[in-house]
Amino acid sequence: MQALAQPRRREILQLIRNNELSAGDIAAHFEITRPAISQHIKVLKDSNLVHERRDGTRRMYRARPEGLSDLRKFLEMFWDYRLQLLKDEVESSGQSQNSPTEGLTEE
Amino acid sequence: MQALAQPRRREILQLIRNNELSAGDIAAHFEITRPAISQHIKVLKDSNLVHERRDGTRRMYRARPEGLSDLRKFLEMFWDYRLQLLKDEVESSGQSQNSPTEGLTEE
DNA sequence: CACTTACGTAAGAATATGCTTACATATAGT
DNA sequence: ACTATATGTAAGCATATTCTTACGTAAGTG
Repeated sequence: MQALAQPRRREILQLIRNNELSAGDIAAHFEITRPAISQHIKVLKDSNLVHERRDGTRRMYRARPEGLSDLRKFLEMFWDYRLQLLKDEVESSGQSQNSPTEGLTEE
Repeated sequence: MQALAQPRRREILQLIRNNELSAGDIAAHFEITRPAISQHIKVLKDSNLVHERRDGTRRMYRARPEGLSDLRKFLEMFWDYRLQLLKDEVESSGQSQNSPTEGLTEE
């Protein structure tokens, strides 16, 4: 969660969401220096949010969606944002009015 | 997102997830001083994560689940973890993920 | 073995964050 | 109006974070 707090790291994740990019390619998209990017990648790697593959002298990175499961669980546990609705419907096929209308109807 | 980066703020959110508590009640659950709590609440309020209701000299706070929609959108946009979500949570029966949850389905 | 390329790591500076104490404000009761 | 209660705000300190420059390391090329 702390890893995603920094906007720069979210941008990096966007970049390697679908494409697998080298560290240099990633750095080329930003104004900051390559070492700074390396440090951000390290944080993301330690949080299991990116996967590293070595290819010669290069290191290829790609986002790891599974790494977001903690974030997902946080949302599920503390605010059952519409998920509870789905769960109730499938499992009990009935009561799905936990508190869905009290705060979730916006936008 | 930045607001949720701080563990203390997540704890506060847990506390007022279901109960509506006054600022003092919230502060009583932690070791840190009341002003520190006030500052955390301010951050949460600015991020639309809590709702404030004034009651005499007290201010009652409660979590605002819909304030997490940005976080949800982040997850949906950058990794459509919805498939994984459905897989994990609804793996047993036939997926009826079409009608009831407008946010969890294809858009 | 040099030498280059691609990258990470170390050390430190600049800034942001989280906390404290002291003070301000707002409402209720006497 | 005065006092008490509940709470936010200001100023400042201590620590954490993010960046920079300088250096180290590992793999490919002549």
